[in-house]
Amino acid sequence: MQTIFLPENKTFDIGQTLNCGQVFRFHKIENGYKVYSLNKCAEIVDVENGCLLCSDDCNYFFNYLDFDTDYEKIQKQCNDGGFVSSAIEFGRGIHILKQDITETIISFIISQNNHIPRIKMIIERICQKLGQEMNGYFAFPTLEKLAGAGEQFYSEIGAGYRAAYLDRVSKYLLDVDLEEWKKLDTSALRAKLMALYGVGRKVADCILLFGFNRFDVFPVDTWILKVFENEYQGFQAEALSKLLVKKYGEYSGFVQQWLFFCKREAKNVD
DNA sequence: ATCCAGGCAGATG
DNA sequence: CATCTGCATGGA
Repeated sequence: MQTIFLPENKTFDIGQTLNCGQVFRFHKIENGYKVYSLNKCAEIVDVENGCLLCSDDCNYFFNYLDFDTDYEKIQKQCNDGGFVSSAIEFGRGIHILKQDITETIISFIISQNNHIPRIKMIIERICQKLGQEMNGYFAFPTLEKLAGAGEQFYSEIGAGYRAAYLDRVSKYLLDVDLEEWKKLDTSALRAKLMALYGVGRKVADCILLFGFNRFDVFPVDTWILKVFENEYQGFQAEALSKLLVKKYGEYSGFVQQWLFFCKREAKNVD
């Protein structure tokens, strides 16, 4: 077990980063959070003048938590003196995580038309039943395990109508070279993702943003629709997403996260 | 109890 | 092209 001290940083807050809807495998502990990614886990605990990162693989989580990006610069570029600025002020500590692509694809297929607590529960059951047992938790399963489980398995753990999606996509991904997909531009990559059974525009955009770290995407869900229901009345999710990408360009993903967090946090206190 | 949740596929105008 | 409907499950 290693420990790294991360000095206080106005543009990083572990609670905000985990609660802005981009990740599902984490839980609160005293003074911080425990977070899981693939077959690794870490504790991030607030201390005086910063926080401690404790893990068997600190390098992995240092990268995962995206400490190399200059968020202060991004936030400055995005200030509009209006509601985006307010959202930035509220969610100043959000980092966009560098998550595993397969884990992101599976997680966001489960996310559709679902409540966040239930999404977490379904993913946790998948890990418990198919993932390797680690020291005190279960790893996210390998693609081979996911593909071998069968539709019936996904039904039994409560995935509902998404069971067929999970079965078919996990089998399909066995023959996909994600390293090749990484080379594609955003719209070509979105087309690849939307060709997956159960992946539409919104889920594809989440995978692009959270898995492939493409920031020229603006996932529009029910919360974002609420944010813009007055400004852009009557827009469908996909049309609104395209409009917002035009407006916010290469910063779309960041703006989306600040607005989502702000809107959702106003109602929910986790 | 009814509505809804980080929507999507398939069918129908 | 746009709009409509069914979908599994459980929390609010």
